[in-house]
Amino acid sequence: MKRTRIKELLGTERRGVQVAAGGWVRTRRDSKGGFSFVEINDGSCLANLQVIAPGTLPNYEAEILKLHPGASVLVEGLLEASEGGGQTVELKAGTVKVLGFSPPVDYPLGKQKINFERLRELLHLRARTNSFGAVARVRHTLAHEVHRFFHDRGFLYVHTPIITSSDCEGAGAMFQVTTLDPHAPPRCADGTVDYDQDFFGRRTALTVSGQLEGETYACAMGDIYTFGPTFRAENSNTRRHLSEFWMIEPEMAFADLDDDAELAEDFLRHLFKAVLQHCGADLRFFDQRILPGVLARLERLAEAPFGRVTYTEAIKLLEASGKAFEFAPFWGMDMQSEHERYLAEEVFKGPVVVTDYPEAIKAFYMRRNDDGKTVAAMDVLLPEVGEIIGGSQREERLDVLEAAMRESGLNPNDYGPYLDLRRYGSVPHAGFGLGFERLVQFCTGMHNIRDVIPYPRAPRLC
RNA sequence: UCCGGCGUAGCGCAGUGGUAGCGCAGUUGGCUGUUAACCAAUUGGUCGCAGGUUCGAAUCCUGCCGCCGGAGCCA
Repeated sequence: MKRTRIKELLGTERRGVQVAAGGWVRTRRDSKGGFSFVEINDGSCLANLQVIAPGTLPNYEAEILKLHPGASVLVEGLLEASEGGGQTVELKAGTVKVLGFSPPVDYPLGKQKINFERLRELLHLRARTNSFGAVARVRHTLAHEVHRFFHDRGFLYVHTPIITSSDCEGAGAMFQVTTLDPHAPPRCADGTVDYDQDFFGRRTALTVSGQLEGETYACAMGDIYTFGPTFRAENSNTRRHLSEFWMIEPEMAFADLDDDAELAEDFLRHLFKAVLQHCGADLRFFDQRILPGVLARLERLAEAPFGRVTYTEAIKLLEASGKAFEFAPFWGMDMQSEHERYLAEEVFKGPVVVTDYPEAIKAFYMRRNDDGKTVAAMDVLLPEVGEIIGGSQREERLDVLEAAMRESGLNPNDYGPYLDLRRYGSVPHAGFGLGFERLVQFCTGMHNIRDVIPYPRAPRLC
């Protein structure tokens, strides 16, 4: 008999039908009425299925009474209305096949409380907990909706390379990729490592951004996006950073900064609505057990129009606030998270897009504004989390871009393909980057980013 | 990388110079259409590692390792 997922069993109105379910035991409670309650979970939803295992089962004494959390079972029986109060349906077992026992002395995920720090040492088992099961389902839903959003708008999904030889203007320290022997690399005459003899014939590393490659496809296909792993070798140890994370980077040709901000706004609202629609039970769990208020926050932001303000106006608002910031705001500074949160939480009381930052604090490829001081950059700030998206209109004028590169200490000769886009049919274009894990963090209310990716990679953690 | 905190039983924690404790889990028994079940008994510890001070160190000092939080960088 083919098994039915617990999500479907709990959702159906049918009663008295023969079904099969498989899952891992969460708890067992014995009744001296001569039967046991066995709650099983199969990951398809947050809720468990209560199995009634009658004492008349041939393996009741020998096996059922030895079931502990973590054991795997395959149950066939009748789906019936529950006599108890905690659930509407339950499975009255005709057979319970024990696929694998779980010795209670060894199994770390018993019924006792366990914290997230401890679970990070149990990455292979933590998906069996309510919290990480719920995170996995929300993460999946968000990933799926990222693709749906862009596909429905005619954006092309572009797979940019993981291994690269281009250094994206120091978006972060890079992980080197090499097949050379680290103890005895081949040397040039001057003593430096001879990368001509490395696998790719040059020095290579894991990508820190797919943006440059994304731009090349936008300047041929119109509207594109990337969604893939990104690597930063920064020694940053915070609850918001990973060494390996997934980034979403749309890029639009024939688009300016306004188009970019509008896309970012529509994108975030779509994701908030979608996760509310598809992950209701999981979000209620996060609201009750992880971060009270996270559900209402999502509901609010799914409808809220985004505020819009220029950097220059934002600084004036901060200066006029009279608030005692740890760092006093002034024009030209890179805003601190305390400033970003103040703007989103107290001034706009919702998401806000800050545009037109001073060129000195932004990257070389961002388009110079006519005022000679600012660039067409934007950050999307959310209440309580701060920056979630960073983007810009790209500099499409060849001479301006080359000058900006030289000002940043970059050699234009190293960016031939990038400059070719400006030599041959250059077009205004814009895009942004969104860190996927921060999105999952925001939607779930999970405090530490290491708990929203299955296998987190961070300094000294792999 | 900087600042702060923490490291004691399988898990969560108390213990601040004098015989190592509590809760949960586990085990055994009892009870029950139960549901974070409940009641009773019970097993379990080189107090992160290495030095030092002291009659005596989980406790004080030094170093190291690991983890957490905040900051910076960013996404």
